[in-house]
Amino acid sequence: MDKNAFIKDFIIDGTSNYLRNVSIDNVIFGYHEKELKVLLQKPQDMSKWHLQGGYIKRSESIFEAAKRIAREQTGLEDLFLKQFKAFGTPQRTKDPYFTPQLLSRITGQKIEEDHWLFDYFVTIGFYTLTEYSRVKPVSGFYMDECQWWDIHDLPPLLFDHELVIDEALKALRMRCYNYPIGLELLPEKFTLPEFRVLYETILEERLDSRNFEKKLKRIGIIKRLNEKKDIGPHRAPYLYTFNKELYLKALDEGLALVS
Amino acid sequence: MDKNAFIKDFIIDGTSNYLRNVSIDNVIFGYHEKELKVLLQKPQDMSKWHLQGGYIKRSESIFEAAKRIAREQTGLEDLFLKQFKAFGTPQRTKDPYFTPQLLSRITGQKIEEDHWLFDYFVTIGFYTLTEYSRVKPVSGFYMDECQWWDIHDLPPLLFDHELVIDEALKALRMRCYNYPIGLELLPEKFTLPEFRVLYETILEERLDSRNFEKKLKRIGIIKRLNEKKDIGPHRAPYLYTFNKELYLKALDEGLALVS
DNA sequence: TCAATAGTGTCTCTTAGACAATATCGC
DNA sequence: GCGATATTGTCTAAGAGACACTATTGA
Repeated sequence: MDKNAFIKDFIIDGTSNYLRNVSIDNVIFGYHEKELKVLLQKPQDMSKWHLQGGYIKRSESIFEAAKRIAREQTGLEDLFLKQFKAFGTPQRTKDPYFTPQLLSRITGQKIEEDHWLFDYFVTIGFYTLTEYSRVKPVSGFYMDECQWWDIHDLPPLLFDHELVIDEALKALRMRCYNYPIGLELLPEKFTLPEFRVLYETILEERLDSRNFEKKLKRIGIIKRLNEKKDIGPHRAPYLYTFNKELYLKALDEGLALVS
Repeated sequence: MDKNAFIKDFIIDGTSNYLRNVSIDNVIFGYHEKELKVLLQKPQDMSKWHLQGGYIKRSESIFEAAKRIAREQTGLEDLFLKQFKAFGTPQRTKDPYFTPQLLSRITGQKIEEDHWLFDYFVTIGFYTLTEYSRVKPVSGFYMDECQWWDIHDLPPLLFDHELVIDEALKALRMRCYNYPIGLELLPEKFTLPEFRVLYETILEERLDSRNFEKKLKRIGIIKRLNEKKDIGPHRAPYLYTFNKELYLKALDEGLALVS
C-alpha cells in the first residue's frame, strides 16, 4: 500500500469502510530449527514494534478480516488461523508512541485528536503457526520494517501487544496438549526427531524420545517411509509422513500427544 | 431503566457513551435439579428472545462491561464470567424482528436507518454458570420479559444467538473436562450424588458413581462431613464440602475429573 | 577411533473403566 | 416388606513414565 492509498483508505474513508472500535491482531508464530519466533512490524518513525493487525471491513467477517490482513502482510494464503481472545480496556491503545501527531507527520495530513484510529479499540486476537521460510514479510509506505523476533527476546512493543503474544502462546500450548500439530508446519517428509523437537520447542519441555515415539506408533498418526534423511556425520534418521486421515480425525476429536 | 433513561442513554447519547460496532453477550446458564437452563429476555413488541447483552462504555473494559451488564440484568455480583469467543459477520445482527421501525414505535422517537444500534456489531461472548435461584431477573421498559429456558427447548432467538449459546455450551463443557466446577454452584454442603448429577447434566453423559467417587477421593478435592442429608424415604447421603485449597489449586493447574 | 545423533525394549506403577451386591430410610 | 436411593471393592487392561544401551554415519 502506497502513501496515497493509505491516506484514502484510513484517513479519508475511514469508518465508512471499516468498523469503529474493533480491530484484529494476528500473532504469527514462525517455527524454524528449534526456534519459535513472532513476526512483528514497525511503522516508520517509531521505535516500538507491534503485531500484524488491521481493521474489519464492513463487508467481511472477523475471520475473513484476519485472513485478509495475514495475506496482505505476509503473502500467506490458507493459514491455520485461530481466534483465541478479545482484548479491550480503555487504556490499551493509549501509547505516547502512537499519536495523531505522528500520523500527521508521516502522511502530511491534518489528523484530529479524536480521529477514529486513536479511539478505544477492542481487538480480536488470532494466532497461527507457520514455517518460518514460507512467509514473505511485506513492508509498505507506513510499515517500513517487518521481521521475525525470538519469543524470548522481544523488542519494545506498542500497546498491550506483549500481553497479546503471551496469551497467544498460552493458547498455542493449550492446543498442543489437546490436538496434534505439525501438518502445516513440517515438510511433507520429516524425521521423528524433527517432530519431537517441534513439540519440545513450543512447550519448552524435554520429551522422552522412546515414549513419544511409542505413543505416535500406537496412535498411528505417522507412517514410516523406506527412506532416510542424510544429516551428515550421524546415523541417518528415517523419514515419516502423516497419516492424514488419522491426523484429521485427531483434530476433530482431540488427542493428547503429550500430557 | 425507564423509558426516558433508555432514550437518553441509547438513542440520544449513544456512541458518545458507548463503543460503536462492539457489544457484549452474556450466556447465563442456570443449574437446578438436573436441569441446565439459559436466561433469556424479550423486548416488548417482539416475538423473539435473546441473550442478556449490552454495549461497552468508553470508561470500562470489556470484562467490566460484561459484569455490569450481568449485574444490571440479573442482580448478581461476583459472577464467574468467562470470555469464550467473539462473533462477527456483517449479517449476524440483521434480523427483520429488530428494526429502526420497531424502536421508533416503542420509544416514540424518530430512529434513522443508519442509527448506530442497527450497525454491524462484533459481539464478545461471555458465559457463566450459576444456581438458578440466585438470579433475580430484571425487566424494564424495553425488556419486558426475562426467564429461564431449558437448553433443549429454546424459543425462537434473535440474531445468531442460537450459535452463541451453542458455542458457550461447548466452552462450558470443555471447561468441565479440564477444571473442577461446582464451587460457586453447589450449596456449602452438598452430597456426592448432587455433585455427580451436576456433571452428568452439563456433560449429558452418565458417570459411574464408584469411579467418580474414587477419583474425587484420590484428588482430595472434597471432604466428607459427619453429617447426612435427609432426603426422605431413602438412605441418607453424607454431606461434603470442598477442600478450597485443593479446589483453587486445581483451577489453577487444570484437573480432569472426567475424561 | 571419535563425536554426534538415531533407534529401540522392558519394567513398574498408576489409572481408567467395567462391574453388582448390600445398606438405609420412610412408609 | 417394598420402593427408592446411597454406598462400597475388586479386577483387568491400558497407558504413563522411568530408564540405557547399541547402531550408524562421516571425518
